[in-house]
Amino acid sequence: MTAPLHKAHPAGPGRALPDTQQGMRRRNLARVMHTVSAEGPLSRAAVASRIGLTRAAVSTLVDELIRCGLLEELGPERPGRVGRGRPGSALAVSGHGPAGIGAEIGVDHLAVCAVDLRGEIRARVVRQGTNRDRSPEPVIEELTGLVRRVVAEVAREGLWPAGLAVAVPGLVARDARTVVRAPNLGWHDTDLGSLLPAELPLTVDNEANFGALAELWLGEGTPRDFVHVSAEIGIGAGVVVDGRLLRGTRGFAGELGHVPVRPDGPECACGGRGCLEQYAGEEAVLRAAGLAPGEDRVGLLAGRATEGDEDVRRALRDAGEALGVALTGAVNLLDPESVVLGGALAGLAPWLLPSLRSELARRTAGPACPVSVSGLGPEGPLLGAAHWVVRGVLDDPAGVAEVGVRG
Amino acid sequence: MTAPLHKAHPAGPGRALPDTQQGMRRRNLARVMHTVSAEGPLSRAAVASRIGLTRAAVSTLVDELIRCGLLEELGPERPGRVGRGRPGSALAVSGHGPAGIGAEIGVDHLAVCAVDLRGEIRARVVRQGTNRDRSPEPVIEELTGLVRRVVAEVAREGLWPAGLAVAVPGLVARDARTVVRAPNLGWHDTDLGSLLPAELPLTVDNEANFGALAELWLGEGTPRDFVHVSAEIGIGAGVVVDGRLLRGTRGFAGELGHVPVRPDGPECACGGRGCLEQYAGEEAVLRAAGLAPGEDRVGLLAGRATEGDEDVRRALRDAGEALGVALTGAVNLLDPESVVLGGALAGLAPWLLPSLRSELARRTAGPACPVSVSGLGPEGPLLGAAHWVVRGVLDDPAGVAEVGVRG
DNA sequence: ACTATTTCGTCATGGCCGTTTACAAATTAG
DNA sequence: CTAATTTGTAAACGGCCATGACGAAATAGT
Repeated sequence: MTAPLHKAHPAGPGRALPDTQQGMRRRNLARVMHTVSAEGPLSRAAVASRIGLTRAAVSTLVDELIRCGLLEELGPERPGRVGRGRPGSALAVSGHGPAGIGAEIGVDHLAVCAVDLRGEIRARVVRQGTNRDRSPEPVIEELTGLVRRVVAEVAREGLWPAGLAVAVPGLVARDARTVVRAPNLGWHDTDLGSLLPAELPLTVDNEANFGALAELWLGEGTPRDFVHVSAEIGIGAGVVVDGRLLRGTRGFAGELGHVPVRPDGPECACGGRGCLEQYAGEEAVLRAAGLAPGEDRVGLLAGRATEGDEDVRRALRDAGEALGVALTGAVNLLDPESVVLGGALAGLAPWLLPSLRSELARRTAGPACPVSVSGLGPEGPLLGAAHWVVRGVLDDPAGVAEVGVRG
Repeated sequence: MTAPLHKAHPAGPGRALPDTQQGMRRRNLARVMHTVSAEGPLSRAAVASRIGLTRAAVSTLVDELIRCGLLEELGPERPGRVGRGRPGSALAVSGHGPAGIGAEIGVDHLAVCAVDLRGEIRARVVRQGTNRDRSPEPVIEELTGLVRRVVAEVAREGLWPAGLAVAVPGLVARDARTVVRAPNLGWHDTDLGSLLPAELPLTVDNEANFGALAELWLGEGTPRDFVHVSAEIGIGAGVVVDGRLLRGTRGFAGELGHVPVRPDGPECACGGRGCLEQYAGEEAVLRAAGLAPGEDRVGLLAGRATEGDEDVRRALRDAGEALGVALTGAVNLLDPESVVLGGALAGLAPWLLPSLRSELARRTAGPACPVSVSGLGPEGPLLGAAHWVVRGVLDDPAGVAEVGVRG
């Protein structure tokens, strides 16, 4: 009798961890870090009023964070003090503590960078050259070399790596280690965790996802609910809901490229017909524009379009229209605050946007969802990866401090 | 210098509330309630081991919950004790404390029910009769009468109402009070909060959303990531991500009915062309089947299909195909663990499913997303609404106890 | 039947953590 | 130069969970 009528729901209220006093302290440490990180140099009193704790409590939290090297005292707060009382002592996130290492495996390049807690890029290495159809081992080996170089470089400035995040052009399993399918690299079911050095906590994710996160964290005026569309070769989207990335059960969410645009359209490699990629994918656009694939395909398209090449412009207009149809579906389903075009699409936006926007507006009752262009350029995914690690530190300073005190 | 390089993110780590000891206590009270609710009668020791606190701590939490009338002691735990030691005292959620009042404004009926913390339906009233194009005031007045009757009925059993949740067939703003657009009722921008009695905390939401929540909370084997598709007159979907309902910026998420299926298809009231509703909406299906709209349209379709009416079967097959196309888009975007057909679609599933499934499978690389049929019947949204209130109590027992001690 | 063992619920104690209260230090307004 | 204001810290306080011990209630083994 009185059998379980409500099903268990693991998420429950708050987190699944026992809500003990230590957990409380950890969360408050995180709140201090986030506040200082987000709102620049701040006095203890300012932090206290922002997070709703007392000055006394914040004092002890700050002391602990300073001892761990995550926060720094800049000295008496000079700038813009208007009030009358004693000036506070400015606190800032440390520029000599942990660093996030971001890496990107592109079809045509490898890149690694290091970002400190302040969000500053402290080192960056890029190696040009195609990785198409190279087997994973040599690529990862090369990447490992670049990572070591970057780590060594920032170590000279007193930074130590808190983790490594790798952006790949393909689907990544929810374990955040295994590349399930990366068509343009020719990789499938590859466990990068076993190939990369185990010293650093590793996160692997789709480049579209990291691009979306970069937009969320670094974009100007980006809301907490948006769809970030990017294209390298395929078309991927990062869906951000309430400030959190939507991953899906298997980690495959955001596959905008295979949303059906015309159910009876041309066949697609995915098995479907008339997928968005058949209209707005790089290959399809090049073909429609009468161009051959080669190096710097996006630059080529942009160049020709600027020169006034009608074939290219028409191809891009049609691609924008197809994007508009697919995004209408996405907008109806998700009701985001905006759609952001990033990656290669950002560079082609001038020719894509008009048809995309009009298609979206035409199909929407009421005000259409605004479409904007990312200002982050092609480095979005790389920055997103590095910042992923940084966010991890901000989200649980106590966790890394354990490891990092003697880093 | 050192300007805010990271943007503020209000969600931050955990909630925005200050993480004080009182908050910790409140969350632990909630954890106890959830655990007992989800896993039936449990001893204090069993609860303690499940939520990771000590027996002593749980004892005090339980005492407090019993004093508030939210938990009941059933006496020595008899059933299935296998171990050797002293038997525990079984705890169960109270059947005499707060109750959730759920209401549904359908096109053809009004319904109100009361559900206790155990999930048991303790009272229910239904009034048949169309509400199409009736103005809001008399409808809400009638609904208020039904609510009062239900509240009075359960009050005789010692239950007091903890809140009221109303399911409506239309779009609801994020304030959870205002019906922005309900085409089948002819309502727009109607603030139900000002029409309903203010005594009870009110939540208004789309019936598709409440249907999805009912599926999440009550469905057998329903995962934490799924898309729940339902149709009354329009086609709506409730998207559940990680056990949480996706609402969208304006609260309009899940508008599956206006996902484009054929970009050049027939015009739709939304301004678009070839929306799903033009192929799988009730009106469209009836027309395709050569039937006139009237009472119990779903029953009519199901009856004719069972009898073997080829026109009706074809119409449903085509509708299933269109649903398959639209859902392919949704599945690619969201990567849910499953798709669940509810509401009117559940009754028509035998004829919709084959074409829907094959379309979805054909367009998917790898294993297709499984499609199942809800077992909740047409009462899903009503139950979801009532349980919404119940969940609110479980999520913050301290909050309602303040109000309810002398309820 | 009796004892040893196991498990449950509770109580007293202790430690952790944010709050409250008080105060010295540092700056501005007049 | 004084009054007012604000900051940061220290001491006392109170709430909350952990720890450890204990009596109670059942079972297993002899």
